[in-house]
Amino acid sequence: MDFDREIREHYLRGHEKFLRHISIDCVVFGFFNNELRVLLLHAKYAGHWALPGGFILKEEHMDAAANRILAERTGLEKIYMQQFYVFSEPTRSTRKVNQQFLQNVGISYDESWMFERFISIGYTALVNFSKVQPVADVFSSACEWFNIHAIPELILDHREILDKALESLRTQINYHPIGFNLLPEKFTMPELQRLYETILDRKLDRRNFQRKIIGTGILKKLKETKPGVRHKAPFYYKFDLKKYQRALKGGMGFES
Amino acid sequence: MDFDREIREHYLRGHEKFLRHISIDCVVFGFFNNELRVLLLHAKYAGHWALPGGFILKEEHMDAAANRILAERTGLEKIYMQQFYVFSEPTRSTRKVNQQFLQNVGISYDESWMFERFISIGYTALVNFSKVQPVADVFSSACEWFNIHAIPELILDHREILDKALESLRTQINYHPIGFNLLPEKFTMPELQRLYETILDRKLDRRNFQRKIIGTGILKKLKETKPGVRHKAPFYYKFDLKKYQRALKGGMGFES
DNA sequence: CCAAAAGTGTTTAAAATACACCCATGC
DNA sequence: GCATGGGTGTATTTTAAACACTTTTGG
Repeated sequence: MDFDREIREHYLRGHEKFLRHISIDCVVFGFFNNELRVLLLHAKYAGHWALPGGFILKEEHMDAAANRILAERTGLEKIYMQQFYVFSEPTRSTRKVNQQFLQNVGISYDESWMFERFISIGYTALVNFSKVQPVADVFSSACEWFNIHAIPELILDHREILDKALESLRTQINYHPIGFNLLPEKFTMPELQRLYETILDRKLDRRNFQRKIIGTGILKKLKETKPGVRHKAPFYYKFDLKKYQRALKGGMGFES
Repeated sequence: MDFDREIREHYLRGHEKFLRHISIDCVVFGFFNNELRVLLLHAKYAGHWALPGGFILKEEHMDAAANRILAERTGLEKIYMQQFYVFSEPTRSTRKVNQQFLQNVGISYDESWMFERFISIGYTALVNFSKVQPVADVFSSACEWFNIHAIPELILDHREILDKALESLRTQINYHPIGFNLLPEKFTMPELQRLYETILDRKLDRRNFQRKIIGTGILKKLKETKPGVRHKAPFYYKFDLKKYQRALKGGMGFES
């Protein structure tokens, strides 16, 4: 098969293109139907889900590598991404994952750079859910969104990476334009509140939340309301990006 | 010379022991005489100061590597260290630094792993100043403390790394036992306040600071006072480590 | 006795919290 | 017409900020 050839090539010659020992794993967050979700790939042969990941080209900036890796999975350019932690357990290894796989492709451990030790740089990515077209890579049979509260078993230490990413998202909420990157251009106040509640993992008071957010001046209220709801129609809002960024410099004051 | 042999060995065979393409740079903070200081090495031949750094052994955890690297520079074991950022500019390179040096040792670019591209993991370290014995390594002619406000020119992107470390220290002050690791076992309230003021880079009100810190319950006041001062003698305090750690979980509420 | 820095409390302003009723829409 | 969730304001508590005089010590 064609992808088998591509995979063999990657295992046998990848180290000519990429930096050895370093991988990138991405935790891609999206928000839809008032649920925070994460994009996962189903790793062939390994039989488990995994975070999308990849490697750094020899002359490429790490941030560029992260963007390139995700552009292929999501169809998006210029994704908002932040490195958040380096995972360096010497025992984290692609070996155990790929035993079956190895046999199929016919590569032995000492033939491939892929079975050397790797440290992995964790990146969080924030995307506009509705603009993403999930695409599996050659190592994967599927690419899907999962609710943050219903994550399946993951390979390697990917669960640990995901948990750390969530923790990082919580501390970033005061200093990074998380709402701007996760929500569509127009959104309602209750949607914004659900997003904050999901990330902070606690209920917020409607009235106090509204007052606080309005008080920061980061929103522009539109005349338009959300149609097709069977209750009072909520207004749409947009972000005032300049004021948002100004406000983030001083922190937004949401403690977890 | 003996160290020349050691250096040649490192350049020519280091990749057999260490992971290629990955280095660690440490920003070591100490506090003394009410000044926040950083430990720097004077790089031979390069003629500039540099952060202490090193590499990861092939089967070593990255945190262990960071600790090993600093143990050799400071004489301390179990140093409190945190990774804070990865620096990955493809143009950051040891090449330009070591031209002169190379000639002296007689190694050409393509002979050594040390001239390949490196990404560097930045670590902050917090140490008890008075317990450190600065020791230069084979690449360095000196190892000294510098006041954070009087940093000399540094090689490569080390100034950027240092600045980012300081920024990171500021955000960590609410969630990490920074005082505990930077101060000696016994310390006075004004010393603690200077530490906070230096890190946050702003003046704090004495009375409000004292009330806030006492209110967290993280301190034990001793009967003993600091001798030999030509004014009213301040009391010594110790940290109540259990309460300190409990308080840090919820954040200490010092905003920068 | 004087300079230098430490100890201590109260008042005021700002921010966070708690809480309840009316309104618009789809079914 | 009713169930669902959205919109809105006020009172209370908590937390942060501003501020000045007295005390101790070494020189």
